[in-house]
Amino acid sequence: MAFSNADAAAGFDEIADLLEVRGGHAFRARTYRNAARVLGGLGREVGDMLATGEPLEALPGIGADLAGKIAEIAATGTCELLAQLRREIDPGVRELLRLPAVGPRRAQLLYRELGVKSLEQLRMAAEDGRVRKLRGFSIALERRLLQAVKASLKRDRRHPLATVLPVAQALADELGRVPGVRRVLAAGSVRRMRETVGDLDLLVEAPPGTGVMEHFALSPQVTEVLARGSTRSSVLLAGGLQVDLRVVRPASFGSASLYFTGSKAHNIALRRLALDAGLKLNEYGLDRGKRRIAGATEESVYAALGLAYIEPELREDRGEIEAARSGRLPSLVRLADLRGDLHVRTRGSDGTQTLREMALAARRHGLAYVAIADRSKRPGMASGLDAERLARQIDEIDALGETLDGVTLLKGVEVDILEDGSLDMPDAILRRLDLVVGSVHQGFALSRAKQTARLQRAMDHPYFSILGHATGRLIGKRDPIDLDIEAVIHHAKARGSFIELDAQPLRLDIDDRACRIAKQEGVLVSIASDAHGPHDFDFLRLGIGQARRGWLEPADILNTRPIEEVRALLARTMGRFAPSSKEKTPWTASSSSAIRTPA
DNA sequence: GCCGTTTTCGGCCCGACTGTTTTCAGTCG
Repeated sequence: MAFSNADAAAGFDEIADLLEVRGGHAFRARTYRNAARVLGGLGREVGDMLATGEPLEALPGIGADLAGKIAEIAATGTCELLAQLRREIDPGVRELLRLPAVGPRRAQLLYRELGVKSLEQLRMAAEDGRVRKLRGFSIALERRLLQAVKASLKRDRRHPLATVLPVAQALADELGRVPGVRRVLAAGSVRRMRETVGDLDLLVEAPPGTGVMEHFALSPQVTEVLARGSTRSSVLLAGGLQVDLRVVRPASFGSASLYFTGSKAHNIALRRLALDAGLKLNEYGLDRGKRRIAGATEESVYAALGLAYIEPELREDRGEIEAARSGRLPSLVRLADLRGDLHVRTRGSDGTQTLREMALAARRHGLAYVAIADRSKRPGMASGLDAERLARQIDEIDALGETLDGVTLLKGVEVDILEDGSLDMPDAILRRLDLVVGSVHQGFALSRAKQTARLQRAMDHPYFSILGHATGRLIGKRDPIDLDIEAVIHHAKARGSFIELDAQPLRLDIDDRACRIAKQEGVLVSIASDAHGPHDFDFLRLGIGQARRGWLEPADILNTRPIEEVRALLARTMGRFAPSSKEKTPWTASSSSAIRTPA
């Protein structure tokens, strides 16, 4: 049975929820919550640690007891404590905790007093007027819960980063025009470039009494004001996005930026560090006793805590604080470091522009080279290249001249990795290219072992440069394929292949965690726009965000390198062990059989 | 349940907002 960190993390999160609802175990619950977070953010599999006998107690927040429970979950899929809690409290009660204004206390009351253990039962109880009679409840709260139940049934909790960024920009611009406002910062997970965003957090620097709260609440996009105070307000936008606004004075802008940027885990770690040093950190500043020693800038707070400045994308309590203390923080890659893009499309498949137009669009985005990698055609697909059309495109690029008005074109293709790991394009044509991107576009449901082997076999192909969007996920729409990503990246290292970070807004594939594994393994990452049109090069910004979250530096990226170096690196992936005419590898046979000749 | 330059017990991040148990618990970020 496949066991992953996520399984143990999910178990611990459920234990924490149920302990909170049961009551009287606040700190114990927090321990499980913390352990779940540690497991979720770990750059390696605890299953491997168990297999090699490495002590799990070495992990932060994991002691002997939790180590035992992880082993128990790995072996049996659950643990005795969880089973016992599930017998005591219906697991459905957890649903209630997801509602705004419902925490452990209220969930417990609803469950114990009214027997409510699902959203549907809460709806009925609220409509019957039974909820308002509970201690600490009211008619107003009952009404609010009823609304929340109805809304939660049709609303996604998290929004893709790409859809929130423009909203954040528009709101920030609007608030920036309010008289008295000096600065607006989109903080929170948007600033940390998390792939999805729960709430949008805006921080405004303004003296008291500027009327910015009134302006905010009356903004045309706002459909509901959830809370409104003098320094803090929350509203709901038409699209269902919650926006929290905080107003602070200049002297506190740095500490408030830290607080509002998060992550929560990072903040807790910083505050703990402050406590250890006899200091107190909150959103107003860093204090020693009654004396303020830092707060106007984030740098001042970090410095006073003995830390180098930590970039927002790193603030997840995944080792960045230790790195900042010992001067080992990475110098993160920036958008301007990218010199090329190794995966763009044209009208040759499902793109909208010609070769020349895409090349020039790339140049306008400051890129010096661009690889054309149209999709190969598989049965039932309307557009896509077969061998014949790919051959024509190669001739076309040659005729156009590889260097076109200061931008170099590379010849590539994005082939399908078929279920047996073979590629759907004959070697005879692949060998004429500068690079081959191989990706999974069907067969998403294979087992973990089969998917892993499939991708590893694809990388064994003599013409295979870059593994495209490895997990195939579409954020919020399609789950990633079940995959041992560590094993795949390890194999890429052994084969000399590269891994793509496809920067399409819903892909962002590989994700930040896998980026970090690639860095540890020493596998270069290709940050690719997968552009279908001239404006899609803007997606690179999203890819850079994920790469930074994965601790990547310019040297960890394939396409930060000059064209000569990239050519040389790619050349090594092309025709690595091309078979002689006598010894046919299975791949020759397999890819031949996979060729779909046009009717 | 974890953890340790105030250590093996007694802490565990900190403050705003809401509603009402009118002095603070519950929730949230």
